[in-house]
Amino acid sequence: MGKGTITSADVARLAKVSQSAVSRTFTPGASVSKSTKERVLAAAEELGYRPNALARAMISGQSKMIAMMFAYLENQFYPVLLERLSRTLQEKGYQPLLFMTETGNQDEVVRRLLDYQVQGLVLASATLSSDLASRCGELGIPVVLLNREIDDPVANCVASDNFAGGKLVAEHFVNTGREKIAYIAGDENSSTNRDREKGFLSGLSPHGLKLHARACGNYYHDQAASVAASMLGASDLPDAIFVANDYMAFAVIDVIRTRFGLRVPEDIAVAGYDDVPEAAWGPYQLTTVRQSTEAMSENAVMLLTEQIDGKRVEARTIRLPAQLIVRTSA
Amino acid sequence: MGKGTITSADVARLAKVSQSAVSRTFTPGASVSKSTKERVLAAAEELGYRPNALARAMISGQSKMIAMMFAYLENQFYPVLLERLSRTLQEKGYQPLLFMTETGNQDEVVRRLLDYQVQGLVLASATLSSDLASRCGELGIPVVLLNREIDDPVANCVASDNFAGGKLVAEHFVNTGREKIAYIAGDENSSTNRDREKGFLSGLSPHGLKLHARACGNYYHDQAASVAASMLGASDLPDAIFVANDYMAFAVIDVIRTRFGLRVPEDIAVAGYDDVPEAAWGPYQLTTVRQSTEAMSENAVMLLTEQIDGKRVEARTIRLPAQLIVRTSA
DNA sequence: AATCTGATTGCATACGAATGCAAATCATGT
DNA sequence: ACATGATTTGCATTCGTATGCAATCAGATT
Repeated sequence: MGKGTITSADVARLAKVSQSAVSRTFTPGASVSKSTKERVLAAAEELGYRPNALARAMISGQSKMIAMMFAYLENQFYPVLLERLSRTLQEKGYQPLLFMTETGNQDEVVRRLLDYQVQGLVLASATLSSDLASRCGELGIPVVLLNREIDDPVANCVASDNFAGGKLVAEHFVNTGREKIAYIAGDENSSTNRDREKGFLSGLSPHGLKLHARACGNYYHDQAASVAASMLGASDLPDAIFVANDYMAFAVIDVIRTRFGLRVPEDIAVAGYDDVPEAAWGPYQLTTVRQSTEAMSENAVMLLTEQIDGKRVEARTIRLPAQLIVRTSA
Repeated sequence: MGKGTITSADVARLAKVSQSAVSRTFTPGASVSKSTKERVLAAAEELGYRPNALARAMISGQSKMIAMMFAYLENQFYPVLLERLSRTLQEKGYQPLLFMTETGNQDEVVRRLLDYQVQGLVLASATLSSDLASRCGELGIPVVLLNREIDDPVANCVASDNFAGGKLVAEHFVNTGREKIAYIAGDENSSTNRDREKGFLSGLSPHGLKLHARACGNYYHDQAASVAASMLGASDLPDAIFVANDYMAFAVIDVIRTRFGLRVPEDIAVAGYDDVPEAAWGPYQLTTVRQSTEAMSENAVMLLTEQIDGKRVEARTIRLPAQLIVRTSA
């Protein structure tokens, strides 16, 4: 590297101790007397020495690196989650590596991730292929799926209680007198969409209600706009729409107002899911279901570290409570 | 690690060659005959071997890791930039490490970053302390400031031509007949704010115009909303506001409409800076200055790799062209 | 003072791959 | 068949740190 790489041997020489002593000084819980520790720390300070994390990782087998895999960051929920997750990892002494995937390059990404000897993997996009998780799990590296559930025995999952969340929305629609209720789905293969929809339907059925209309926006802003436009082009309009996430809900609201000149919530109520910061903004005031990114991150990291530290082998699924945030869009 | 760590020695044994041969097979440009290479690759495939990037980094001094430092991801420009930057780094064979900083922990973050032997550093938030960049530069690791300029001789910079961008906005306001023109600033210590404002003023002055009002929102959504409210509470209202970035501009538009019942652009024109995806959304239709995250990322990575590969030592500043995107908000 | 116990210390080795060097192999020309 | 040069190969060492082991030391006990 740079000309001046300071090694533990340099510090040892200056402090007149062995290299082992230096190493032990920087290894919590190792056997060093107070006096040598002080000498070493003084010498280290003087030379500006810090242990090389890579060498340390090699010998100890503890790279302290965790991979975070995301597919896209345009949906505002993911940046917020990413930020929280990174901070949580850092606080616990881990270093986050970021891997952005595309549908085509997932194999390549997994390979690279293994190259770097990461100690754990957080898969954080509802649309990521799930056998990817299995493969890593089988290779012995702890995996946690964030905001997604699968019943693979090797994968930990952390998600909000999407079923309960969907149900809350349904009940809110019913309680506020809506009757022609529609759903705009996210990716049909995702557990989030499946559970939110199931919960939603289960909240409608006790009142004898069924979906008045249904379409799929695949969790994309543009697709949501386009299917919403089709839905509103029909003769019999819904009076409420539950959209599978906030990001699409914004598109739906825009279409309702701009393309059809209708009012939210007077003509059509709209609810979303996630409670991204933008949901509280002026023109949207979106009623939605809050997922705490903080709780999700904390729990994900906890599951990982428990497995890394060998406290637990079997995978767990944690379902966090969902909270309905009522604003003016519904 | 996991029980089954496959090493180059294992592959060597199976392929009946030396460990060196295995290493050379995976080192582009090394001296290996075609036949041994094939044998090695076959053996590697059979065992599922991949070179340990950490060991490789240690001996070669090439960790192939680049640190990306961000302060916050709520301003939608940063996630987009982060995503592009990560992808560009990956494509060029580098692995991005993400460091989220807070004002308090920047020293700590720099230390950790050095621990991991990163080969370069991208500093990507206008509000990050600039001596941080200097310190890293002095330690011999290439640094590039993204979306920010300083005149430190060790730091590369990549930014859009903020001066030109600000000027474009001013000219657009003037050309559309605005006369009482206000500015809402971002962080006063940031180069982006300084240059955008200078450019803006330089676009006004030839027409005998000066700022009708000015306030500072520090690049925060909430602060922008609150200073906009004060500005609009005055008796003599502006008829156009240039807001230093889109993220704040959204807040300003919301305040104009919701709190004061005024129309955009009829009563007050609003322009932003960045062209984040949300700028194109229905209720905003924000006129703004586009910064190409793609061009910024490409150039940042280019500057870094040039220095890493030793092709260049002195730091450079790249200023990318700014493009005015006219929508309906101004 | 002699012995024992527990805490410190240094030595030597290991982690996994890259690389300078010299030996071995190959291809080529005579 | 032999000499020459060009490749290919393996050996041994290296990167910077952690750690088992044996040696040393300090302190307590009799």
